[in-house]
Amino acid sequence: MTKVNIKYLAAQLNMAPSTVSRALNDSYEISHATKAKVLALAKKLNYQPNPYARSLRAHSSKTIGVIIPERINNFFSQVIDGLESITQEYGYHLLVYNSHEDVEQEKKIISYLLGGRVDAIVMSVSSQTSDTQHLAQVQSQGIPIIFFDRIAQDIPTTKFTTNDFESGYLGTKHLLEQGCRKVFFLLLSKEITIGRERMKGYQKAIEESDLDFSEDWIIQCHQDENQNLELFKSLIYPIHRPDGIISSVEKLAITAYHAIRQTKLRIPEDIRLVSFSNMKIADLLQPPLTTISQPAHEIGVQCGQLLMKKLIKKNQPDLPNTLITIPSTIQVRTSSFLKP
Amino acid sequence: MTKVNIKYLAAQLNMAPSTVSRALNDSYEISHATKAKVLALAKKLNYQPNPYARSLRAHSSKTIGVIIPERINNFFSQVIDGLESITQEYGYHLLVYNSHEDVEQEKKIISYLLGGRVDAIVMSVSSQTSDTQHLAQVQSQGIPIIFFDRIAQDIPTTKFTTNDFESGYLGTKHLLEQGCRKVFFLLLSKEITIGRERMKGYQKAIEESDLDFSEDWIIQCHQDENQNLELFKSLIYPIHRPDGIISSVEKLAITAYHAIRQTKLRIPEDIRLVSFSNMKIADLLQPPLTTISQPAHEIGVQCGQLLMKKLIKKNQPDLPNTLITIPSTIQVRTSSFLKP
DNA sequence: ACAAGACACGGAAACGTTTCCACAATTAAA
DNA sequence: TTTAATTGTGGAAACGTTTCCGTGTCTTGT
Repeated sequence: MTKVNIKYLAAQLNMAPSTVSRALNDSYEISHATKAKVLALAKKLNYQPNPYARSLRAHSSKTIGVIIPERINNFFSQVIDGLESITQEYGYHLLVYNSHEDVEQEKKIISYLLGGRVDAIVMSVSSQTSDTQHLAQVQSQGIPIIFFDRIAQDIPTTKFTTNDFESGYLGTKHLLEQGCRKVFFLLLSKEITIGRERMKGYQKAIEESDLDFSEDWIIQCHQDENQNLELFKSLIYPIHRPDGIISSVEKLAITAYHAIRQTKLRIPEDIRLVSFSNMKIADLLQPPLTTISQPAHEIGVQCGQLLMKKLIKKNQPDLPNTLITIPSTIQVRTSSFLKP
Repeated sequence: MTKVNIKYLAAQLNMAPSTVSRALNDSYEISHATKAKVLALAKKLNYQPNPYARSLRAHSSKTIGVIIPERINNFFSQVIDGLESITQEYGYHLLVYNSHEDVEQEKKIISYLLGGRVDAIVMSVSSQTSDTQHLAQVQSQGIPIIFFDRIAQDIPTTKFTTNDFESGYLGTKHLLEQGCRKVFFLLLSKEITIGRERMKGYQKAIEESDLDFSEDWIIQCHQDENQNLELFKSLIYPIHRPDGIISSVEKLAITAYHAIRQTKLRIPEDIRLVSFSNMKIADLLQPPLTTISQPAHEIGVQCGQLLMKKLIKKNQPDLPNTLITIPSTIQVRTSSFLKP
C-alpha cells in the first residue's frame, strides 16, 4: 500500500532517482543493463508515474477541455468520439463539460479551465453567448481554443463549421420545389452563428422565389420545450399556417412533430418538414424525417488532428484564424417529399 | 505573460508565500488587513491557482474518471449529466472515456487512470468484459470505483442497476398478454450482467406460460450492426418466425425495426416488439416503440452523491458492497399493442 | 603514455502548492 | 511584573517528476 514512485524504485535498486527516471524514459545515456533492471522492477511493482508531478514539471497536462451546450445530442457525442479517436493516440485525456446552453455556466467552466488544467479547449458555444470576453481571456492566457459548429466569430482562431448557409439554402429550396408556398424557419437563438448562417441561406432561397416573405416566418424559439410546443401549435392551428418548415436544430423538429401530430395535421401532406439533425434513426420516424446532417465524427477528427499538431511539438505557431467548412449532406425522406 | 503564481504575489506584496497561500485559503491565522490586500492583488492580476501543484501536494485531483461503452447513447449521456450535476457543485471534474465495448480498450483506459489521475471511477463495463482483474486492481490501488448498469459482480463495491430481472419479466409478460406464442430475446452479450438479468426475467415469464420454450429463442447478437441485420432477417423470414421480440438494448431494437421493415412484415401485426431503451422519441417512431426505460439521470445523481460523500471528507469508510436498484418504467406503445 | 572525448550515472534544483515548525510581538493570566 | 498564551507571519520542507550540471571511468587517437 506504500506508494511506489521513482524514489522508491531508486532505493530498491541502489540507484539515483535521476537514473531511474532516465531509464524509464528510455534515455540514450543509460546502459541497456540498467534500463532492463529498472523496467523489470517497475513492471513487477506495477509502477505508475504520477501525472500531476509530471504536469507540474512539464507545464503541460495532456488534457483537453471540451465544452458542449448539451450532452443528450448525437451530434456532440459524435464529435467527441471523433476527437477522442485522435487524442487518445497521443495520450491525451478529455475533460468534458456541459454548459446547458447557459452563458453563466459556460463562464464558470472556462474559469475552472484557466490556470493550466487543460492544454487546449475545444468548444461549441451556448446559444446565449453573445459577449465573448471570457473566451478571449482563454487566448490571452496562451491556451489554444478551437470552436466547432457554434463558433465565436470574433475570437481569432481556427473554427470548424459545416456549410450552413448553403445547407439552409438547399433545404429551403427543396421545400419550395415540393410546392411549398409558406415556409417557416425555426431558430433557436439569434446569438448562435450557425442559426444565423442557416437562416441567411433560407432567406436567400425565399428571396429568389416569388413568395411574399414576411418577417414572422422566422420563428424565434424558447429554450423550454413546452413553451415551444404551445408556440408551434398556435402557429400551425390558424388558417394562415405554413405548408413547410425548416428547423435549424433537431430539438425543434422533434417538437414540431409533436405539435403537428397534436393538431391532427399530417406530415408531409399538410406540412412538409426538413431539419438539421444527426439522428441515426430519422428513417424510422413517422414519417421518416428529411435531414441535413453534419459530418460530426469528421469534425471531431479534424479538431483533434489540428490540436495534436499544435500541442505535440514545442514552439508551434498559433492556430490560424480560419474558418474550415466541412459540407453537410441532405437526405430527402418522406417528411418533405410528396410522391406524385 | 509571466505566470502569476503565489510566489509572484508574495514578492509584489512583500510577504512570504506561505502567508499569501493562507490568505487565499482564508486561514484563520491571517489578519483581515492582510487577507484584503492579498485578495485584492490576486483579483487584479487574475491569479489562478495551479491545479497540478495542488493535486501533487494534496494527493487528490478533484477529478473523476467515467468510462462508458458507447457515447452515442442517450442512456449514458443522461447518466453523465446526472453525475455532473452533483460533482460540479463540489468542484469535481469529469474525465470521460469511451471503451467502445472493447475490453482491451477498457484495460488501457484503466491503466491510464491508475497512478492518481482520478480520485474515483464511475463506469459501466464493456460487453466483452468477463475477466475483471483489471478492475480489481483499481480497488487495490485504493481508488474507489462504482459500477452502474453493467456491473462487475465480483468487485466488492456499490453498484447501481435497475430492476432488470423484474423488467425483463414484465416486458415478456406484456408480450404474452398480447397473445404472442413465440417470443425471442435479443441479447447483446452473455457477459454483461444486465443482459443476463433481463434474460432471466424473460425466461421466468416464458416458464410460467404454456409455451414450449427452445434455447434458440435467445438470440446472441454481434457487435456489428450489419451482421445483426442479416441475422435478424434470416430469423424472421422463415415460417417459424417469432411473433414477439424483446430486446435487451436499444441498438438491437433499432436493427430489428430495419430487419422487419425490409422483410415487409409489420409491427405489431406480425411481430410485436418491446425494448429496453432511453430514447426520447420512441413515440415518434413508426410505429411508436414500447420501451422499458431506465431512470438514467437519477442513476447518475445517486452515483454522484455517494461518491461525494466518500471523497469530500477524509477517512470515510469504503463504499459498501451493495447493489442499489432503481426501478425502470415500462411505457406501452403501439409496437407491442394490438388494439382489438 | 597521455590528453580528449564518450559513456554511465549521481546530486540537486525546479515546477507551484500547502503545511509543519519556528518565532517575534502582543495580550491575558497569575 | 513575570509568565503563559495568543496572534500574525516567515522559512523551509514536501509532494513526484524531469533535467541541468557535474564527475568518475573507459575507450580512443596521437
